[in-house]
Amino acid sequence: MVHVDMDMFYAAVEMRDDPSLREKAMAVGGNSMLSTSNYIARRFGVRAGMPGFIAKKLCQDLTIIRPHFFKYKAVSKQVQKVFATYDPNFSMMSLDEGYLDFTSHMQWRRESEDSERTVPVVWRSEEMCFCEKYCPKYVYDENQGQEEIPEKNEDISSSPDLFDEDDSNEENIKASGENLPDFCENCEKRIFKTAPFDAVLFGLDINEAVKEMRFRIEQSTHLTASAGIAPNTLLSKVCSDMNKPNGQYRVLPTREDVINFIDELPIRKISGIGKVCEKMLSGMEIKYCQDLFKKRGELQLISSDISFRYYMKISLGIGSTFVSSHGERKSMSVERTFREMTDRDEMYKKCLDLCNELGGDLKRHNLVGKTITLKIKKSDFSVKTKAQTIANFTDDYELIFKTAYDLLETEIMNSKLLKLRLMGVRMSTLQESSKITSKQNDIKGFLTNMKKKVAKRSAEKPDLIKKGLKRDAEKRETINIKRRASNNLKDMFAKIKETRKVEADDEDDIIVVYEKITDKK
Amino acid sequence: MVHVDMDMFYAAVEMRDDPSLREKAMAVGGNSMLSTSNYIARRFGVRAGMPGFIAKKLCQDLTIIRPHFFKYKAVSKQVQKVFATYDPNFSMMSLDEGYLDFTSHMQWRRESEDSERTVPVVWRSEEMCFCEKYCPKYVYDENQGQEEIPEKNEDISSSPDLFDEDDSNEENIKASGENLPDFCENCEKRIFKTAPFDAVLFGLDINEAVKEMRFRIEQSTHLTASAGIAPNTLLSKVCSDMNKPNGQYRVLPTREDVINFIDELPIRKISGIGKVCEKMLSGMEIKYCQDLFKKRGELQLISSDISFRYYMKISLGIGSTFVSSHGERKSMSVERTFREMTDRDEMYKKCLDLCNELGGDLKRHNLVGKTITLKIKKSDFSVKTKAQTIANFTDDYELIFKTAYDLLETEIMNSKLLKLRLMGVRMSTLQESSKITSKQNDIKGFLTNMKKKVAKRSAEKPDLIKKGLKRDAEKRETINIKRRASNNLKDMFAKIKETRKVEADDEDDIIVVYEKITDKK
DNA sequence: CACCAAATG
DNA sequence: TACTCATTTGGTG
DNA sequence: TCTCACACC
DNA sequence: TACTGGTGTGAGA
Ligand SMILES: Nc1ncnc2c1ncn2[C@H]1C[C@H](O)[C@@H](COP(=O)(O)OP(=O)(O)OP(=O)(O)O)O1
Ligand SMILES: Nc1ncnc2c1ncn2[C@H]1C[C@H](O)[C@@H](COP(=O)(O)OP(=O)(O)OP(=O)(O)O)O1
Ligand SMILES: [Mg+2]
Ligand SMILES: [Mg+2]
Ligand SMILES: [Mg+2]
Ligand SMILES: [Mg+2]
Repeated sequence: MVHVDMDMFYAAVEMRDDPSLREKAMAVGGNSMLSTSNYIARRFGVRAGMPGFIAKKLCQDLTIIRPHFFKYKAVSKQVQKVFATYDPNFSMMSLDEGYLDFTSHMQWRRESEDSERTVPVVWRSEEMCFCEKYCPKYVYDENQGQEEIPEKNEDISSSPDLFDEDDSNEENIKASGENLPDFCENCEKRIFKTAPFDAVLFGLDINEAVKEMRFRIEQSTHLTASAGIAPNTLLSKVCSDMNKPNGQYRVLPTREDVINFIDELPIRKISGIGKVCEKMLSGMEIKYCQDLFKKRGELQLISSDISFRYYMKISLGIGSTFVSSHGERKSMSVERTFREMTDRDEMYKKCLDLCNELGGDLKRHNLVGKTITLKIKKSDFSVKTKAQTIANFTDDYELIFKTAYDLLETEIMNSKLLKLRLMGVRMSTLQESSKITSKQNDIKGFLTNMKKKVAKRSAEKPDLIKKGLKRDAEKRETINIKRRASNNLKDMFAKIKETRKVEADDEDDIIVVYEKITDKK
Repeated sequence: MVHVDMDMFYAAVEMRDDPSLREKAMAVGGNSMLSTSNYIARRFGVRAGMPGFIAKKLCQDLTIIRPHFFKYKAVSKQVQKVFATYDPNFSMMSLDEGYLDFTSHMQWRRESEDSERTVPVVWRSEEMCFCEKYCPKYVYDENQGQEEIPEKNEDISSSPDLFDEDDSNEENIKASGENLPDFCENCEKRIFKTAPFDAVLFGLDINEAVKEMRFRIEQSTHLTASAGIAPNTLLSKVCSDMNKPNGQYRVLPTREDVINFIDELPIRKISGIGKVCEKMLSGMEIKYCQDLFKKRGELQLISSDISFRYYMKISLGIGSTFVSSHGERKSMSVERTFREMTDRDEMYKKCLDLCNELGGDLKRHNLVGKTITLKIKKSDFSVKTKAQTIANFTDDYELIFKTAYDLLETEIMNSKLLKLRLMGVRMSTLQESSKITSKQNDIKGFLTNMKKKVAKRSAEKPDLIKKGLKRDAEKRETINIKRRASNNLKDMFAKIKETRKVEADDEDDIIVVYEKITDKK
């Protein structure tokens, strides 16, 4: 199982597209909130989820760039194209990361020709030598990496250490057939040790395969990715972070290696263990994954069944061994933060806008839904959601608003003076809109239309066959006798033990049962 | 515990108010459906819940009277007035029946004077003598029994056997101080053997007390009631039917008597065991209450926990020993049957009418609710309900209709040609309307009003104290650590056994747990 | 919570 | 010709 | 079903 | 000045 995650994704894209940013501390987002930062900024403590103005206190020279989502989506598609060549069933977890199952690729790879593992070089990191002496056939194909990015791309960008020491590829050295120096005596940059010099040959094992994939990604996007290779998703996710940026890490599929890796791993590294959970667990002396197993008694006591299983799986390094393709989407939402709002009508207007947006999104995705959730965040940052499931699937903003309005209304009326900082509307219980026949979803039209139509009562008398006085005899006979008799087999078997016991002492002592049953209403 | 139930209630009222009905087979209801019948009609098999036109086949001479609910309600209030003098906490189960706890009354009764157990005679059944010879002081007080019935009452009616042989009251004979004949030699009717002749003296025991109460009811309403006296509600309910009409029955509060009574009692007599349940149980050889206990093994196997307890209580004659005062109402509904309906708009109109009715009912009862249920019965008598819980409590018919409309719409759209015979609307999740502040429940008004108001954004900047860069440190610190740690004690104790076991073999064999946990996603 | 079947008066 | 109406409860998903 | 808190990107 | 927006999930009622 391989997990791939782009390095400082948004930031990397912005740095790629604006070379002046590359040597600066920078972050992507706004003055209020940052989505990510580059590694220079991270040294100052600037992180995703941090307000920009606070980040600037930590890092005076921080440059903040507004995000360009269309670019990230485009890059993501390029990345996915590469993913697909290694595992057509890859599963994207977000724009910048995904899981791949390399097993079938590795089978193919074992039988592959060198040429099939040779990737042409169409773009070179600035750290690599491409003096004519060592790289006579350098070609830059402008279209190759850019076909899906709908914007000018004026330059090339850096990739720090694609071929660092640990990963140095013996196959390539062999393939080169020459004993070249590591660095160019001219430009002092690293020399490609492959032959032909306009391509890189990768080896047979999975490390090589993953390096090859990452190289392809870099060739295509001019951005670097890191990867984790492990026996399951849980571990590979952690691994992809181990050698960030632009690195990879492998946990071998042996119990030895898994245990060594997991035992000392801080629980917080595991995806799903967040701040709160970490704190709770640290309160019971659990800091590393092995602690989860050591304390399994206490854990089982205080945890739900699901959580306990989850903890145990972590402590044993167990995770999914297959990529579960993302099911259908379960919800779609829009929310917005704004300056403090107290005016009711302004709120309703905002609500309407959100419903409008949401309705558009739904239509665009050919989805309809039944459950509308209104979300509000008060000025004190407290959050409330109020949901309502309506009878009919819809993507119509008027219908959505009809419901959201009611929800908002009750919120407004339940508090003296409502001070809002955010409002959101979500649609869930989704279905593809294709099948739905929502005809007339319009009350007002009906109500005015009513008076005319109702008058003309078409007193048609269709095929009313006399069935006379059946009912009790006929109908109730065929009624399903469900009540007070559970068909549930599970229940049945659960009860058998208890029952047998009761059956044993049959009917000798009424009093016992009399009191056992008692009056519990 | 005493259960009192008026005899053939609606029918008795109608017979009282129209003497010509008294010797006829009659029923109350319509050609489509009867609510009850008198005892003459019952001899022909005419029962409540039977269509009138079928009843007429069984009984050619059946007279069907339309019901007069206001009368029944008025009579019920009179009855309740009597009830209250024996148990102020009496609990009405319907217009014509209720439970009373006589314990405190019996305490009082033990110390009471004869005069306190003497009920003046203001109305006399036709079967009693009121010749001047034996009843010189007869007075008919027109107002006494009628104060709450808002309709002319032109006559007096019959009460078959209030003083039949078994119940004949020795106290009265003693109190009379004379040796009177049983019947009047003049009119041949039974003579009141009390002195003074315009009152009846009742004895000290509970049978007498209940007779007294029933006599008071008859004096007040000119209608007779039957009663059951038993150690609990379950039994007294059955008892009140044993000597119907105008009789009473007692099960003594001894285990002997209870067991004798219950053992041979057909289960169907128990309130709660209906047709279907009877059939199901008869399928496993259960016909009498004692069978429930004999077959408790099988019963536990196939029944839910609740049902099983219920059965066991029946088999042992256990019931509530106190009158639980009716909690608040849980739902309110309107439904109507009509000639087959296929026109959509007509359906919507019907729906609107029902919502209107329901809204009125709610307001009249000062109730608001959140859950609207649409009920439809198709021409094939199949029933569907569709419910929706809205965000705001309401009693407004427009708001109710807004929801009911949607529900109806989906039903209409989900079937090619909907043929309806009934529609109903129900409101549940009720609350007293006093507290609710439902101000502006009006979308249309808002929408038109919107454009003006939204423009003027009042950009007030209130007391925004700088709190700077807290959040993660301050806020999240005080978060409740609920997730993945269940506080539920039941859960905890349930798990302790299992846990201890796991704890015992501590951490010697990872594999066992490894496989025990496995991959169950 | 939504839905249905059963039960009662 | 024609098979009610109001309300609660339990079971299931 | 509704609501909340938590988690991740 | 200023603390996101989109999505999923587990628990509890
Ligand atoms: N808290 C957040 N709010 C909004 N967007 C975020 C947030 N965290 C991450 N993102 C966006 C921006 C990131 O570039 C992108 C991918 O996230 P992620 O892979 O976790 O970090 P990253 O790619 O920026 O750095 P890294 O090199 O650590 O992977 O998702
Ligand atoms: N199936 C029904 N549908 C509508 N109304 C009913 C139905 N059953 C009973 N009622 C009404 C009419 C009854 O007079 C009243 C009281 O019911 P109930 O006490 O069971 O019968 P009853 O009082 O008519 O005769 P009884 O003498 O057996 O008590 O409730
Ligand atoms: Mg990343
Ligand atoms: Mg990522
Ligand atoms: Mg009755
Ligand atoms: Mg009754």
